[in-house]
Amino acid sequence: MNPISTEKIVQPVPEPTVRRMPTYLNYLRDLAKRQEQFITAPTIGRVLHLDPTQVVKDMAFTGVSGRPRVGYLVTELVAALEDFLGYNRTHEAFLVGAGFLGSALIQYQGFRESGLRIVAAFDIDKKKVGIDIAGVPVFHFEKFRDLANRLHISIGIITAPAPAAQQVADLMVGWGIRAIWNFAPVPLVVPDHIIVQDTHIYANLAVILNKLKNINEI
Amino acid sequence: MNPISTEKIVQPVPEPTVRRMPTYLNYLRDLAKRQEQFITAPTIGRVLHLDPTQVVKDMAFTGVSGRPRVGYLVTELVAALEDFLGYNRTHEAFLVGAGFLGSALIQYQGFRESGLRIVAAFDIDKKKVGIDIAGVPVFHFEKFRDLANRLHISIGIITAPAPAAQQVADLMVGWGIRAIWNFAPVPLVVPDHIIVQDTHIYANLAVILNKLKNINEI
DNA sequence: CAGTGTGAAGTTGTTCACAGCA
DNA sequence: TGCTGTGAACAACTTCACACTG
Repeated sequence: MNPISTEKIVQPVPEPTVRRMPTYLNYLRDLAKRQEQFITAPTIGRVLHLDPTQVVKDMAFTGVSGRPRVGYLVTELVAALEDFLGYNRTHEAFLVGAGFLGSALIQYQGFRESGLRIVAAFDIDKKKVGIDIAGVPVFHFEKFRDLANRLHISIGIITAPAPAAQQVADLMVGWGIRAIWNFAPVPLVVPDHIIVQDTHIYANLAVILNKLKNINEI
Repeated sequence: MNPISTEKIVQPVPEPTVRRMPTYLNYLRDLAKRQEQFITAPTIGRVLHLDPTQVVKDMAFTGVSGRPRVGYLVTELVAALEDFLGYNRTHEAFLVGAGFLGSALIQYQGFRESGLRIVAAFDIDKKKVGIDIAGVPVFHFEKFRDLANRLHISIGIITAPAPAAQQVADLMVGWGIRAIWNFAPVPLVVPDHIIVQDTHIYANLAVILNKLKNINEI
């Protein structure tokens, strides 16, 4: 290793760790609200059903270190997690497909406190165009070009029907979006540098039904 | 191993495999609609961005076997996957919390073709009680006891706000529900025999924001 | 040969074991 | 003693290598 380099080696954070971070933050904010000063990894583990060592290792990624016998300072962890998750920056997003799921996402309170701001929604359905959903304007899909061009949006959310999803993704890529949050149940083909996060509600349902079946068979 | 036993040894299907199953089914139904007869694992892999061996191993869990050089029979795979996922049986569910997310889930077309039937919704908000969402009646939460008692529902969906989630879960457990699909961002405490599937929208957002951050830092 | 099927190797994430500390 | 922190053992899943088949 180069001893002259002062760069901190940022080894990638394991994805499961990243996925647990919001849960930690949620719980820790609760503790902060209740004026708790310190929290230990075993306690977090008990509440969130996680192995204590897991919690310790996850916390290490935030850069916060704890005190033996005492635990971690709650406020310090909250701040570190908010920074880690980017909740103190604002991430602007466009949403395409203002159907039930799209509307639900727009109206979802929680996003506001997590730094995600849905700036505008788009749809091809003329009935939806022109209305506001929780203060977010719905434009006709054709406007997407103009607006995406002018504003500099980094996240595109696809809640359009499956057959339209690829087309929407192409447009998003063309207009400089850097990450796509895809709720349509189809795999998207995009250039390598585009981040795609698929969120398939079906996958979770499948897990439930499968477990139910297994229990019935025993 | 006991040679007298005729029971088939059902080794548990890895969860990642279960999660991929709906995606396979989706794609295969598409092929069936387009009258395709055969499909090979490498092709599936190319379309769904999966390793061909992965696909082969996943398909093995459905019980279907393919022909070398030819692939799998599409209709056979579709049927096997529908059976595997329990899409041909009907699973009835109660949903508690008829807010934006709850309404979106109720109105989500896709569930109907996946064997999930949301039979009734419950809310404490008097404004929501009495209305129908896509044909699903919304009752006051107090009715939950009566109805859950009479009908024999196996799945409970929690789309209630976080502070109410545990209380809702307790009620569901008390009235004999066997699996809980939890959308509230809190860990539920339930007896061991209850299946809990947490679906935290935040986790997916966290992954996106984290990847965006990493790219910015490079 | 281009596919299926499967045991072995590799990789990633989790759990264990224990040193260090107050 | 009960915590943090970390290297080692373990488990789960994925990818590789290759025998087998029409």
